[in-house]
This record gives sequence, structure tokens and C-alpha cells, in this order.
Amino acid sequence: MLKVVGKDGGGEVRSMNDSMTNGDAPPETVGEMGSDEAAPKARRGTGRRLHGAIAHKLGAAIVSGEYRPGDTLSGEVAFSEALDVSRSAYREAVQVLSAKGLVESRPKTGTRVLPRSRWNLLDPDVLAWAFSGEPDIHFVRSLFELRAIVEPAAARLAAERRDKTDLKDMRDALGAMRRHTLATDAGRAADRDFHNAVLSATRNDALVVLSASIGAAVAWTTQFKQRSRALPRNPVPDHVKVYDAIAAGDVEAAGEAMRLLVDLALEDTRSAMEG
Amino acid sequence: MLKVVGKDGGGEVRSMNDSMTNGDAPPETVGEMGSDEAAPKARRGTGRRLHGAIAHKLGAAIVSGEYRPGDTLSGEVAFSEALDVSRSAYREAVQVLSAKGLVESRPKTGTRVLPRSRWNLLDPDVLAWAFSGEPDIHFVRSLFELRAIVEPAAARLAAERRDKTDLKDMRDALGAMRRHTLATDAGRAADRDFHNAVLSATRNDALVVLSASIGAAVAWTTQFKQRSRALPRNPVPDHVKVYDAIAAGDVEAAGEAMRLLVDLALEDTRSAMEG
DNA sequence: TCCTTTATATTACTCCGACATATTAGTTTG
DNA sequence: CAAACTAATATGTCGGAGTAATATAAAGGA
Repeated sequence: MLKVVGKDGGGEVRSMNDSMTNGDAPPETVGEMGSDEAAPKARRGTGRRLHGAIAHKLGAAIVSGEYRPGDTLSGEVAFSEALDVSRSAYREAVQVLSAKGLVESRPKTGTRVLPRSRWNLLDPDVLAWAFSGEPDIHFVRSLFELRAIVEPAAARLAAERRDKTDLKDMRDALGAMRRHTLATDAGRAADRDFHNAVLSATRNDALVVLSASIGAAVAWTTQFKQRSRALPRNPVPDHVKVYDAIAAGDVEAAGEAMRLLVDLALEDTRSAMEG
Repeated sequence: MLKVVGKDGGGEVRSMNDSMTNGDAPPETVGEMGSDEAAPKARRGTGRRLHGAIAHKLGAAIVSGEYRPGDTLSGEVAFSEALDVSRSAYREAVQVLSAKGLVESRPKTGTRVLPRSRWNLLDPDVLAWAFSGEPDIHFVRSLFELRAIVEPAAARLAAERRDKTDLKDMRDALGAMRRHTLATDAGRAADRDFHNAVLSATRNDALVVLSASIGAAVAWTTQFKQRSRALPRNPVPDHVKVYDAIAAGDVEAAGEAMRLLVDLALEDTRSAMEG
């Protein structure tokens, strides 16, 4: 009934952060919706598919702690009806969450939220969901700690193995960083490009993949930095030091310069979030 | 036609490692099957669902290079018919692969394999698929290099932050390692437990998640080690050195002991795979 | 009394066939 | 020759029917 889905007739971009706050129903099964039939309906923006939008909605709700580990979602039929989507779309969304280790579905038991340790927190999508709300400061510190471990070591490897192409990529990224500031999208993209170029120069696939995750997280936090106050420092000189050391093949200096860069970024982010 | 699916009338547990070797169709669209209608049908073992089995089959085929980046899978209807499964099951499998960054589906264009850089190589499932066939030696080296970066740093953090519970977990794991050898499943599990305990002691969620990925990869390579020749060295003393340093709170010694441990493991694996 | 086995109910899983939507490619028109 | 329009095609979405698996409860045996 009244399943007007297609036919974008009228802006039906309903609110997202609406009811579904089941704080009064502490027992177990979540996903119920008290209201009669006005559906929450997480509508997608252009390009995103419906099941993608549902996965985003549910994933964000899970990582934000709205659904806690051990909770069991209300059944497929009930939940898909509550969201006003077909069971197919809902199931495909659940498959995505299951693939990322957020939930597990079994007959008779239902689909329940897995413990945090099973979550694929380094998955770019999961990171995006985690940062779509208020990010957990503790988790952000974890990410920067990981970055402080990985990136200096990567810079050392890059100083050993880089070739002319890698150096050119880094120079290009540095130039773009100089032209645009970190306040613009282009500037942040250039920052990512620089770090990606360093990681790529390590000739290590695992590190490159990890860079995609860390880079995404750093991009989010950088945006938070910008939100709170104007950029406090010009990041280009620090990056140039890293480049110079890598270009010179100086392993120790490269690692040290990158360590300094990450430490400063962490300092900025911490003061921005705590302050 | 003749899609007798349900009603288990007759054992329809077809073969798994069957045809679908499209080495002779190099152009682009893959997934075609020359034979008339004898379906390949990747059947699942108990517990695994059908779409999970399909995802495993396709995922393994992609990471093993059978389908190369840029290739376009034949349409949903054609491919699902070729696999003798419903379109729904096939679509759910593709959603899983899409969630892990292996493929991307768009209307009209079809489903195509994404470039390696988009793959979520640290995802436990993807790692399992990568190691289900002959693992790429270069990739294994990358993983150990990452391990050599992360684990010593983690040991240093653990030496700072561990509490009594962490130390007890490590002791228990060491005891289990002593009782069983690395040749048994229980022994390998104990090895994983020890490293997980170290990572947990860092109080860093990102590191813990990474440990799940690295641990899985190490487990696979350890099995390969065992396959080639009897275990060449008793790993317990090296682990004890790490434990002693962490228990004593000696940051430098912990990092150094762990570095040595990982280096030796890499050495063993390399000689086992190259030899 | 306790453990094992069987029955049952609930839930996810699979299948199907139709329609909607988006994107590319070809066609027409200015 | 270029831009807008039309048509074809593959993915996306839908709803309903039926199957398989499993946790819980009941019955039986030690």
C-alpha cells in the first residue's frame, strides 16, 4: 500500500536521523518502529543504489552504537516493511554488512550484530560510516597511532626503492598542495596523493591497501580540523622535508621527517577535537 | 526450463572444481560456458549458504587472476543460469564482492572487475580466497613486511600498557604452544592467540583489527611452511623472549625481540616457498 | 534424575517472473 | 557537424511462494 517508490514526484527526501530511537525498548530485538506507517525511508542520492543507501543507514547505526553487539534485528519481513523497501533490497544490504563483519545471519536466530572485534574497521565504507556521525575520539587516536607506525616505516622503504616516476608523482602532489590550501577539496586530494605516492613507492601491495584506509580516515579528520578553526600551520614545508629525504635516498632522514609530520598532524587533530 | 532446484530429488551435489576455464576466450566478457547445459554449480558445504559459495568461487577466480581487472562478467541472467542458481542468489554474491571492492556493477554497463588497487586485500575473506589457490610469493612478502612493521611497534606499545590480564593471556597461549606443536591446528591457534594478546594489550582498536587480517595470513603461510618440510625450529623460546620483555615493561627489548621473531618467521617461509 | 532423541515452529534462504530505472548507442533534427 | 531525442539493454527493485536449517520444547531411554 502506498508504495510510491519510483517517480521522483516531489522532494521526498525524508529526514534521516528521525525516530527509530529505541531507547525505551532495551531488551533485544531492534528495528521496531512505533509509529503507525510513516516510513523512515533512507532515500538515496543520485548514483547510490537503494540497497547501498540501506547499508549506509544500518551500518552507520551499528558503528555509532545505536544497535549494540548482540542485538538481533527484527526479521526480514518486518524490517524491510518498516523501511518500506522490498525484501530483496534489504537482504542485499544485509549481505554487504555481513561481508564487512558487522552482522551475521542465521536461520531461526535472525541477524544479529557481531562484537566489535569482528568488525572490519579498516574497510573504507565502515570508516565512512564511523565518521558520518560524531567520530569516537579514542578510535581516532588509534588510527593516528597506526599511521604513526606505518607511514614512517613506509617512508624508509620508499627512500630505498623509489624510482623517477614515484618522485615525479610526489612533486606533482606537492605542487598541487602549494596551489590549493588544505581548506579546499583539491588541496586535501593533493595531500592524499602525496601520501599515496609514498606508499606506492614501497612496492608493497599490503601497504598500498592500508594507505587507502588510513588515507580515508585522515581525510575525514582533516575536515574536522578545518571545521573547528582555520588551518594553524602550513603543511607544505614538512612534506617537502619528507620528499627531499626520499629523493636523496636517506632512509633515516625519511623516516624521521615522516614521523615528525604525523606527530604534528596528530597534535593538530587532538587539539581541534578536544578543545 | 528444467530448473528443478528445490525438492532434493536425487543427489544434485555437482562437482566444484569443474570447467568454467575460459582460457580460450580472451576478449572480454567472461563467464560464458561452452557446454550446452550441464551446470557447473558450485555447491556449498554444510553451514555455508549458496550465495556465500558463489561469492567464494567468483572471488577466488578474481584474485587468482582468472578474471582480470577490466573484464566484464556476462549478464546477470546469463551467468546465474550458467551457475544454475537464481538471479537473487547470484546478485547477493555480487553484492558481497562489490562490498569488498573486487567488482563494480552499473546499469547497462554490467559488472566489471575493478583494478587491484581497489581490492580490499586485508579483508579476511579476500585473504582466504587469495590463499585458496597458489599464493603469490610477492604478495606474501608484502604481508610479512607489513607484519615486520606493525608487530614490533605493537610489542613496544604492549610493554607500556599491558595489565595483568594481558600477561595471563600470553602465558596461557605460550603454555598451549608448548603442549601442541606448530604442526597441529591447536598449536597454530595458540600462536595466533599469543599475537592477538600482544595486539590487544596495545589498547588500540585499529591494531587489533589489523591483527585479525595479518593473523589469518600468517596462519595460511604457516600451513605452507609445514607442507614443505618439518618444522625447522622451536618457536617457543623466541616467543618467551617477547613475553619476558613485555612483562618487564622493557619497551626497547620487546620491540627488538618481536622484530627478531618476525624476521625468523619470514626467513623460514621464504626458504620454504622458494626452495 | 539426567542425557539423548525426536518433533515442531520460527526464521532466514532460495527461487521466480514481472516491472522500473539508468545508461549507452544510434538516430534524427537543427 | 553538433546537439537533442529515441530506442535498446542490462542492472535495479519488487512481492510472493516455497524450501531448508536450527533453536526450543517435548518425548523417550539410560
